[in-house]
Amino acid sequence: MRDGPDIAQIAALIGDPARANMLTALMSGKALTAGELAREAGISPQTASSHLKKLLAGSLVRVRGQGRHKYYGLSGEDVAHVLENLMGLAAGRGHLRTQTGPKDAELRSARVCYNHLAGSRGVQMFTAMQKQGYLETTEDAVHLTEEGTQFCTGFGIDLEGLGRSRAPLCRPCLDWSERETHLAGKLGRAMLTRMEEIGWLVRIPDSRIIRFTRTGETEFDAQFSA
Amino acid sequence: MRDGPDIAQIAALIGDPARANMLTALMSGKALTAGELAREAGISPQTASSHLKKLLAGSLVRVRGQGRHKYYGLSGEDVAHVLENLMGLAAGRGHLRTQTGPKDAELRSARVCYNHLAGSRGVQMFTAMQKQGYLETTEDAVHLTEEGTQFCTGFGIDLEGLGRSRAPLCRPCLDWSERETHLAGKLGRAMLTRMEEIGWLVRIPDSRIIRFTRTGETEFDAQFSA
DNA sequence: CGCATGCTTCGACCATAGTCGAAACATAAG
DNA sequence: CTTATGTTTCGACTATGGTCGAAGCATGCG
Repeated sequence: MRDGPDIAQIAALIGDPARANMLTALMSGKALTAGELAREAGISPQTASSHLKKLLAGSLVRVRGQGRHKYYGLSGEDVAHVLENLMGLAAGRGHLRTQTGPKDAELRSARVCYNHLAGSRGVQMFTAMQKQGYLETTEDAVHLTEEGTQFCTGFGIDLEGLGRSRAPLCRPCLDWSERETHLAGKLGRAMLTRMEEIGWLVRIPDSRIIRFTRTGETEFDAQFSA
Repeated sequence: MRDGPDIAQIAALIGDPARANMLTALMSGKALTAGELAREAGISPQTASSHLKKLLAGSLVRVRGQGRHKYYGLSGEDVAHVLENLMGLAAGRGHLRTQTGPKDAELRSARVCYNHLAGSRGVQMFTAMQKQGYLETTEDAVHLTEEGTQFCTGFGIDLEGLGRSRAPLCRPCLDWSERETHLAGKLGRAMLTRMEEIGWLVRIPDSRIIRFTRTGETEFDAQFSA
């Protein structure tokens, strides 16, 4: 057959445990240095270097040198999207639930997915914004309505500034734990950043977990009631 | 970190060239025997057997014994979805376009994606059905409208019979060549089957290519004009 | 019942690639 | 310049796993 593009190459790239751990770590959206990634994956810096070289060659990550550090990040949202999908598959098929610790529950509630809000909180926000007429979904694209624009501006988001780059403003992203859609794209990132700014939530270091503050939780629920 | 489900296991499963070829072959939606899959992948039956065992263990495929044959198929639409996504990534990042032969052009025009219509033709149908008010898209789900129900019935599709199983009637599927949505789900499959029945198109054996007939092309364009 | 066909198991072979120690290179700081 | 830190290259080791030949089951056919 030999049809279509070469799936195996990319899948094999993701298929190594060390590399998978690195990519998962990068799902937070934060760029990490080679050394940090090595620690994340539990391997020596030399080995990490070799893995990162391969990920670069496969265009799954992108790198920016800064001083004597090298900051690695996912090369695009499409990569994050595929990773999230793979997690969904793995969650469904993984016969052996490794461990359903407290960390797991927190992850399912609210976590970072390539710099935007995911988990049940993320889905809650998306459906609420849709119900309130802020978002309009057509085919697989999502658009911000007029009311939505006003809302975001009132929420403290500089839509003008976001409009510059040609990356999509809104993008749907399938949540692996909820199996529903949450908001990705530039707006998704901006919303998370803003909510962090105004003290609704904090990111737990060295993990993808997001923890809402007391007031943040009530205000979030008030704003995005289901 | 050790966050979330084990991506690496599943990705590694897809990451072997032989297995990737098998899975790609199964994307046609037709169940294939172990021997056919071995030939698809260009390996011996023994090797294929070992691979299929692993794919089964990972719940990526499902099997049904029939006489001395064993028919293998993808275990679900979610698997097909991930594979299609991976193809999208590979197509975008694959620096070396293996060969852009005539087969490639036909694949991009119309092909089978887990038993439904994909490629530019598939996208054409989806957008047309949407524009005509047959389909309504909300978040990441797709619903058939009242008009759509009438249309499908008139087209010769037994919606009653489809309604039985609990699999979703309509599902959006991101096309790797067009990077737009086309129609998957039970209705997607029924539409393709119906179009084959009434002679609009034929499937090219041993490939995912779909070829429209003379009349099929004109009638399809008339029905689903962009 | 024998024979053919399709699939699987076992065993052995081999290549690929992940791993780290040692050392080189690059950048920053003192 | 010297020293320290972060990253990469090189080389060698090792293990995992893909591969097939030979043999063993299972099913269908004459």
